[in-house]
Amino acid sequence: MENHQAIFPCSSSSTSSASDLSLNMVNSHAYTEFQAHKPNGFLGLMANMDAPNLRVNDVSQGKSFVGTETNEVKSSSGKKKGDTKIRKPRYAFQTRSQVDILDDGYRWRKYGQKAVKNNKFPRSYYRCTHQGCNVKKQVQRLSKDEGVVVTTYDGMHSHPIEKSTDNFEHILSQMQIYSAF
DNA sequence: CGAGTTTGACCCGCGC
DNA sequence: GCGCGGGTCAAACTCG
Repeated sequence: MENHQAIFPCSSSSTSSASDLSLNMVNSHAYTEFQAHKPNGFLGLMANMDAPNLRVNDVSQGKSFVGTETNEVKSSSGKKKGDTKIRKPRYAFQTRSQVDILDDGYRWRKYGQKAVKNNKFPRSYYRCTHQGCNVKKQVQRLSKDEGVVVTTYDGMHSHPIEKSTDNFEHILSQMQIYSAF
């Protein structure tokens, strides 16, 4: 195992309590790095994001667009069409980790898995099981560096973390220590 | 038995 | 219009 630590280069504020954390990010044994503009690699994922510079603070402010999800397209077979397309906010970050599943304190249910092009690893699709919470995430391992897991969050949680987060809070305190650098 | 996973089918958008 | 790739559904299955 390599790094049992999480490093957030740009987190200066927005470290409050665990249940108030709007981004779910930490894994117990993960080295997390936010990549705003990599010269190569998974730019495709990052291209989904509005902000050219992805930072922790951006994410924490992301709560403001939770309301845009009212236009969630969903029907039993096929999507609604015609209505204004509203793209939900998506945030992706890399995590160096042995495990794909980052235990961020929320409960996720897997609803799909697809093989992706140019990647020998499949992409997994998860949905938050909280009632009324439509947050989704995609987890994908980089084929060029299989130690790196890319997690893409789709939407923001509007409810507190569901699990008991003893371990999580411990990690969070670690984060705060590291973010002091 | 309930909650979560697996997996093939289906749908849709987009490029050619 | 067609094919491809990405995203989602849902029935069957597994596990605690």
